[in-house]
Amino acid sequence: MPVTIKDVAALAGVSPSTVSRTCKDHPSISRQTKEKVRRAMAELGYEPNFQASSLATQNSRTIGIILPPSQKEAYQNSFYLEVIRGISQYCNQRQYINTVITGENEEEILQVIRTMVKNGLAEGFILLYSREQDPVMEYLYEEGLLYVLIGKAYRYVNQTIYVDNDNVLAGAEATDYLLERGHQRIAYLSGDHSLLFNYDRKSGYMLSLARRQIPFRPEFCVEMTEEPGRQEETLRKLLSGNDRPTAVLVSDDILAMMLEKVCISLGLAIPEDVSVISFNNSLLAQLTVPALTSVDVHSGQLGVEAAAQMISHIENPELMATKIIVPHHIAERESCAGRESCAERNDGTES
Amino acid sequence: MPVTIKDVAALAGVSPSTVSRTCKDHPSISRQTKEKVRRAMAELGYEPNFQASSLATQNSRTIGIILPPSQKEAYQNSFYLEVIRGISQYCNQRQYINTVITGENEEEILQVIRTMVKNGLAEGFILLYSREQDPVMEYLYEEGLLYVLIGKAYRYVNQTIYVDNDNVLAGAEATDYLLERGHQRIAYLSGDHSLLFNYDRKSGYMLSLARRQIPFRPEFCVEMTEEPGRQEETLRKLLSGNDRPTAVLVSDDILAMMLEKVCISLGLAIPEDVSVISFNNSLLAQLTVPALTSVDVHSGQLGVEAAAQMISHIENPELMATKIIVPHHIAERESCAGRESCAERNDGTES
DNA sequence: CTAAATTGCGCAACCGGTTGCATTAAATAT
DNA sequence: ATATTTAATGCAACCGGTTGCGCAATTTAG
Repeated sequence: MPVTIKDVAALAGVSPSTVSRTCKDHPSISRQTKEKVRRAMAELGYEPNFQASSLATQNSRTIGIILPPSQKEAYQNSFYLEVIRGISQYCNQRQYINTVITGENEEEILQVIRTMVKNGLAEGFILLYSREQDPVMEYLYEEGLLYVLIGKAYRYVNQTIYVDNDNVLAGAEATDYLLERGHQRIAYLSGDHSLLFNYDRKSGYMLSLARRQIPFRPEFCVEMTEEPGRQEETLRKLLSGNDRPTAVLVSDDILAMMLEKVCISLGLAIPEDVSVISFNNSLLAQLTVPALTSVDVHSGQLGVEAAAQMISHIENPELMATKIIVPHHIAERESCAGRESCAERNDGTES
Repeated sequence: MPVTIKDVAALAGVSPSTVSRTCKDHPSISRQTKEKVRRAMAELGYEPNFQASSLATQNSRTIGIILPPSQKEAYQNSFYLEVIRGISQYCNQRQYINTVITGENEEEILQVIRTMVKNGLAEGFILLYSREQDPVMEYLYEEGLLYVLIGKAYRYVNQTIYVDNDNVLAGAEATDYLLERGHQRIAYLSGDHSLLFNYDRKSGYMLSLARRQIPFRPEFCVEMTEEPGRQEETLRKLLSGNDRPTAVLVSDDILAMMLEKVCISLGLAIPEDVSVISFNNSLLAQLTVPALTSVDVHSGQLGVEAAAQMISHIENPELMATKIIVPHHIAERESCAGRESCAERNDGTES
């Protein structure tokens, strides 16, 4: 039923190989013949069969998208959705297939990757996360497979293609933003530092403080690795005492919401008592009260660029491992205030 | 380099066809031969080549996942991520490929679908949304393509496979939940009714009211279709006046957050002045203050079931178009209160 | 005006499984 | 013991493109 290369060949009065070569604009076919063949293709509505060409050329035009391993309900973060949409959009245009890979742990993911590689399914993988000591990335590297990291490489930096924001810069700019508004006691709140963006944003934060010669206070730097139960306690501790931070840089909108929640329970107003700036500029940031000033990392663009890198490396294996930095910008909303109002309130409360 | 069926055949001392038949446990191969072949496969670590078998059998084991058409940043809803994870998980296990399809509008999506079908790429499609008059679904139906709807079918109900919650029941239960707590003036707030789950939840809401003989008040039923600017005004209007609702059933956590925001600006406390119950039980619901009572629709499960239906229909084309109903449950949190406290406050405020 | 170089296209093998049909050996019937 | 089933395996064509190599026709060189 579907129209094959032979049908086109017959109609154009040439051999199948000529049609095939015409498709790829092979130089050894004359202009006139190509025209003729193209007319035939158009007339029949010919589309090359994906499986057949995959088999013959030994490349599957398929990219695996690896989600972070997680239990049932974790990682309900629309960041990943945005990235997937970006990848998908780019792939759809170039006639590439993308397949999402998930698992509850690294072993499950590896299992899937291994069989995909063995039966010649995937040509490369996009890792949607980047963390220290990741067995998945380790495997991809060891096997010499093609992969693109979203986030920064930790090992094999020069042999790894990655797409990232300049999180150090973003962290520094966000901190500057708070400093410019007169804050001095600024805290940094993030998830697991083994996720490298958390670590980088912290570096930016420290850098910014150092530039203004503001001493770094370890107790102001909170890494939320605990089970959900203890998280609230940790935040409470951070925000208590006379000497508490007047502003917090938070590495994710979701965490910022948790922080807001604790602020409310402590009777601290945002931004009057505590200014908050966070990352990702998700829908969340717009919907909280007050709306969050948030660093937009352009997640969709991260996906697009990752897919672009992937495909260009598939098609040009000799290419060097490049690094792509996607810009960011601060979306200003109501969660940050100048230090004056803050000072007033503090004086009032503390005396 | 990779091990093929011929390598296995050679090692086992049989023909390639015997190996092929052994893989599918064909009855006409003797027990002993199968054993022998299986040993050889294990020894060599053989995995059948995906492309080759796709080509020979003319089925691609590939499923398209269609996201709702949307502009750049819309649909930042982790519901879709959850569903994709469910689909992906099931597909990964069965060695199926899933490919995400996105576009800014229906035409873009159709474009992708058309070429996927033409070059024999996708065997079926899972539509992650269901709305009236959807050209995408219309196309799939007209072309006789295999598709599974997440959500309820609007047309071709009996020829359509769909996976859904019982949204009418869920809407009714959620309304009952409010009624049981003494509320009488209950509003319903949702997105576009052309998305059928919004419509169904409304039906449940109306049903529940009717059962208790509470008159349905059209002004309490708000469909948010306006551009973002006017949305706040609409909500303000809903919540103003002596006769305002004391409880709101909201069809999505995101919308509920918008509602919360307006409540705050109007000086209305949740749950004291307004009780809120919403849908999806996303991370949002846990993070708002107060945390939202929300109907969990088990989005991951929706994905798993959709993939299961898809694959079983691919493998058994004669199957009837079944409907799968995934259960829901109400996750109780702090956003709903009994009517007593509500009455008190109202009396205080209104006099 | 013949020999060599070029250009343009087709032949046929190949990618790695799948499957209808023929073939051979063993089992059952006559 | 011979004819007829039945069971188990192999042969070879096929799925739909791809590509090295050869051949013919045309152009350029000698």
